[in-house]
Amino acid sequence: MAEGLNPAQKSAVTHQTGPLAIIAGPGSGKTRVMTHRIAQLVSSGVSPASILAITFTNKAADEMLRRTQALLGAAMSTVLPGSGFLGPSALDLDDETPVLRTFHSFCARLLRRYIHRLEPYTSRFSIYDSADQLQLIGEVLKSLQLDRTSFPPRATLSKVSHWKNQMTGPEQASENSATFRDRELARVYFRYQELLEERDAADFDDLLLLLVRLFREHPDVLESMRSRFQFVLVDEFQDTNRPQYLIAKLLADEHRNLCVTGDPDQSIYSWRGASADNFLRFKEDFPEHSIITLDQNYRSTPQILEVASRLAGTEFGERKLFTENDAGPEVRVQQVRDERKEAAWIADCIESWKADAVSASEIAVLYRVNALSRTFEEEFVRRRILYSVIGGMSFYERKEVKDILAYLRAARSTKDDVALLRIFNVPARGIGKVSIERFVDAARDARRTLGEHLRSDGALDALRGKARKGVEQLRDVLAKLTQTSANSLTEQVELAIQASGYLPHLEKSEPESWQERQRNLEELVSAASETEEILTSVYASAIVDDPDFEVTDALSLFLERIALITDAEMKSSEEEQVSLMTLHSAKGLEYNKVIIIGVEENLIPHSRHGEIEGIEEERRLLYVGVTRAREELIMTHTSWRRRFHEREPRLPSSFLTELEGTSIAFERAEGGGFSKGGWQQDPFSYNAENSHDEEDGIHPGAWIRHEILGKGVILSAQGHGASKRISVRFEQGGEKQLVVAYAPVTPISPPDEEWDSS
DNA sequence: CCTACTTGTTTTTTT
DNA sequence: AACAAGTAGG
Repeated sequence: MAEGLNPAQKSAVTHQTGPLAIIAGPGSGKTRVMTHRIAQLVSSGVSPASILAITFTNKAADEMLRRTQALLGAAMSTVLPGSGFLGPSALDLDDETPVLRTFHSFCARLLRRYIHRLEPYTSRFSIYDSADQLQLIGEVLKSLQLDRTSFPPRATLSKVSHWKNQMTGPEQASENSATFRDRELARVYFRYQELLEERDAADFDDLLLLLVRLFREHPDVLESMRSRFQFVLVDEFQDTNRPQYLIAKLLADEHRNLCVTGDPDQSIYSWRGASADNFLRFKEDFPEHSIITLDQNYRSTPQILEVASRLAGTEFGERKLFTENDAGPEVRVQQVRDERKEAAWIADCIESWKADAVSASEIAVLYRVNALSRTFEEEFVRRRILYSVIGGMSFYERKEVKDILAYLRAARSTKDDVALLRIFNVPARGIGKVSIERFVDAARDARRTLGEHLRSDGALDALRGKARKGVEQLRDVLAKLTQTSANSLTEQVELAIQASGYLPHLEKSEPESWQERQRNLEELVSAASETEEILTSVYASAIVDDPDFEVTDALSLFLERIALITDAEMKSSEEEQVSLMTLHSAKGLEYNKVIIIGVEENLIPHSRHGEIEGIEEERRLLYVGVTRAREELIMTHTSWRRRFHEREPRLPSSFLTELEGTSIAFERAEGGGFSKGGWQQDPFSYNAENSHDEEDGIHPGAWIRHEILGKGVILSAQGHGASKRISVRFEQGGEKQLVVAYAPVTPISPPDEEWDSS
């Protein structure tokens, strides 16, 4: 089981019992070690079912299961191949297979079974996704009469979520709040939580918190989990937050067989409450632990690692990556004019790679924000380059899909008011804002949820005319769906589409896109039938017979998967397509060719980076991106980028400046010189030759001409040489920060004409 | 009281 | 460009 492993890897694999931390740099064979370790445990006689491995994404869970199975061969039951939508991890609940899940899906499954022990939840509880959460926050803001501009729902939600991740309750949040604003936010938090409970709903954060509560308040449940899972492994440990750590600790407290794997240098989720400090906590709570460090990189070329080390070096210089891999092509940094040129240039690259027989599935385009994918999608469609966007707007976030799912949710639970409100007047049935408000008020007076009120006798009293008819209609549709809940899941989905009259509504309200949306609904139906197939397959007994993980019904399983799945695993990975994704979603993946686009100031590092970890987390994020590459790495940045409506001038990322002096090839878009080691020799950097002396005519009060922005006056200057920055007010209007060495600016004599007032 | 149109805001990252 | 909230007609 330990063949082909280096000594450090070998000792991690053969470590039998007791706490173990594996600090694994990028490309050091971490997944290999984890899978070998699981396989090793099994072959030494440990029952697979007593192994719990927690991964960061469903995709990683599936990958790990696949690889473990390859190692164990017949020792484990075979997994239905290509189970697509559900993924193998849905099937991991029999005796022969270790349990491989994300924290969230592990919690969701356990809660489905045990949540009735926690007041006031029931086993039919709903899982609220971020859209649902936002909706709920909106309701809270309204009921507390807080103005949406001073309390932006998104920011409010993230504050609430932050508190929850810190395991700070609403009361405590209020006590700890120093400012009026924070106290108001704590009130929002309080009400938000109250509403969730009223509606029998848990948001993503609650899944974790409720499981902690369950373990603490019901020792018998914890006890049964402890004896069931004798070995606990947690991957990407640097990105676990407090409740997640607690869950792992509670499970492993007694038998001490906790193995955590991660890399503090790749911690990129502090904004979600994650902290590499959990390594410290682990060391304290498990003082008898062993630590194994994996630092030989098997993935990347020395050139790529040079860039990675330089990026990491400024912060954690102590740990260097090394490799015995052969040299590869040089890392390139390409400047282009704007995002369209960027997309075209990269499409060229991809086409020439493909001509060299590079598989498209070995190419990834990474970016800081999802919005950047759009231009590339357009270009790739035009050039017929097959691609798949990972993350971003997922299938289940589409309006039409969410609408139909809302029908199912509202029919299933009389408490899921977010779902009910979503479809109250969709399709339009003459129930306007005022009528809805009346209905909501009446329900509140009757101390019922909207769903309960709708089904009660006096529901229609407050309404007349069209609105009354509409509500009646809605009630009948839902009643129809509820009555037939004995039907198969697929039939329920089909019925929801039918009974709601959704298709005609689509055709009318979406003249542009109704056909595509209709196809999406067809896909939803087939996803439902796929879920069902798996439930009725030979594996059903494995899922249903396991009392700890019993699935109450197909619809619950369906909704759970939909809420927790990322669309990554829906895509057939067999096809040859270029992958597009954010730097965050790229974590844990690797590709032969990696292109990181938009390596620009205010994008990476992002202008709104979190206050807690700040710019260093942005650096680690780029580090993660860079270390995804096996043989070739390209980074691009533009001079202009369109944002919302305007074109904005862009500067190269300050991280690129730090990379000067490495073997990177910096290249300019239009006929520019090709230079090694930096920007200085670039003929387009007008100030290149004299940017190191201060007599360059670039000082406050002086006038400059910018190639694109026109004339402007320098307001202030900071720094020297390559890092000299100026702030300029342009005649065309607007002030801009520029880095002298890179911006196309020339000193000019002050204009004698008057300023144009326009 | 409902619908269609106009106006303002929006994007950081994800389970 | 896409979506929610706000405003005027029916």
